[in-house]
Amino acid sequence: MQVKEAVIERRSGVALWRQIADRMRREIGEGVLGSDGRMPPEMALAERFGVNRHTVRTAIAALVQEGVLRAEQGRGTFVEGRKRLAYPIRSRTRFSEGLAGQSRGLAADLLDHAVEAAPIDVARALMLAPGSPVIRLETRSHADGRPVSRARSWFDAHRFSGMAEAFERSRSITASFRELGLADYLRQSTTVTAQHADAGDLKDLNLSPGAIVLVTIAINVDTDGRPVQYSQTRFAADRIELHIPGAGMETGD
Amino acid sequence: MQVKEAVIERRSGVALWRQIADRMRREIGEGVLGSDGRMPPEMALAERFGVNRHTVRTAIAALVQEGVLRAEQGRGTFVEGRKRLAYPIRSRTRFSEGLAGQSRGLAADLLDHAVEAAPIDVARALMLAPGSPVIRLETRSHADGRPVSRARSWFDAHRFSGMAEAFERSRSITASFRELGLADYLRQSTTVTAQHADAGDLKDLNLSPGAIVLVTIAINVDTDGRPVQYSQTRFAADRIELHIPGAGMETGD
DNA sequence: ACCAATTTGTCCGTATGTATA
DNA sequence: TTATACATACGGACAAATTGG
Repeated sequence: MQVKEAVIERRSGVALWRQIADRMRREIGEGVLGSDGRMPPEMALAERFGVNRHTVRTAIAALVQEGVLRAEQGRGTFVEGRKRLAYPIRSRTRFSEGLAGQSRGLAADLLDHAVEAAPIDVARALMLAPGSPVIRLETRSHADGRPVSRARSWFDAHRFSGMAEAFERSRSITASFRELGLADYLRQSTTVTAQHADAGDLKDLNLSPGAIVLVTIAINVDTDGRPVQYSQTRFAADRIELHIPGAGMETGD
Repeated sequence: MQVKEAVIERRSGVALWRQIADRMRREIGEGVLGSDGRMPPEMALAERFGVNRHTVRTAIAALVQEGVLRAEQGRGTFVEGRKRLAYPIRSRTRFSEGLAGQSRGLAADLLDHAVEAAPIDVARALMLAPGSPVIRLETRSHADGRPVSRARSWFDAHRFSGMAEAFERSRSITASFRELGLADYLRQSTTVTAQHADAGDLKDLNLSPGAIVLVTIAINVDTDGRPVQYSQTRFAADRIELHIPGAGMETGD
């Protein structure tokens, strides 16, 4: 293993400037590059990656566009990005509680909502008959003024009618559940995958092409174990990391 | 939200054929494309993605090279890949147990090992003084004959001397721990992030440039709560999904 | 105020790769 | 296969801004 140096591949179908941008973004995240907040000069980077200075400049321009870097004529290029927020996945997973203390300006907004017939995966997760009416909520969450995730959630339309209106008021799933008579709920299962950002991610999460999203598929249940929410959440992978506290310290298994 | 159709972006720094290949690979994994084992004709794909047939052919050729597709002249293009394996993360997380039943031919091999001075993050995780001697193990795991993950693990060199040799014999962390006198251990914490595959991933996991890896950073502890293993594991995101069983059903929190 | 060194910003021209028709 | 258009990558030159003597 032990990779010594950058490997930038030509005619791989990925432009050099994008490979370099991706690599710099990662190394910045790891603290390998710009740990003092300052990037090496363009010429040094060009030499290191074995490319022309212009190619490095294209990569830097992309990262400036993303908000990762900031370039100042005559001074240098500096790291703008902050460190990743830790999103805890636990028995009582609550969005705002999880990120509280790590960031200011937590906010959520409702992008879209509708009542529809439950698709097969939604019906199975919520233990409803396929085609039963369900409420679909499309929400987006911000931290520090930047979008961090977008979620698509489904609820039994009979049990939780008024969910969309409640969310619009409270901007919180937990508060909406409480308003509709559900005081507590638990995370039953979470599945994590990773994908390239799709067109919706680019738009709603303000990502650049080639960015990565962490996708969680979760089922929440009430205290009787009945499913109350099925959701697919897409996190910007460069702004969020998922943290799973060890069950080992909580339970004897 | 509700993204209707594939959006292939021009001048994004990623060649169209690669965007199409990445998208087809993902949709095949999701069952959206080729769920019956058969791909639509090239002309249909070209129309769907809004590109020339030649561009689709370049994408298909790349996936054939990867082993995802198989093209037969005059008959069509067929899916070779299989569906994503679920890797459970729980109190007693064990690699081979977790994937048992989902795949045949589970195997692990030792890529490299060394005794070194503990870097700061390793020392903190293992609760050792920085610079203390630790054993570093670089391992790789296969399922169904394909590599699915590579891991870099550290162990206290004093407590677990002989770890590398034990692993080389047993090809199992659990068995090696047992051999060295540790009968049981628990997962204390797991952090999940996602990144683009680096040069080592491309080589060891046989990925193509632009592919995504799920990265887990985990700490295992013995039954007294003392850290015994710190590891960074990189999973091929198109072959593995992480599954977190709900603590909600196991504990009252 | 001036100068030299450093670093980013902009412009030119040219060659190659990618995608279409 | 051929032709065309555009994106990508390179090399060089010089301007503009900043820093420190």
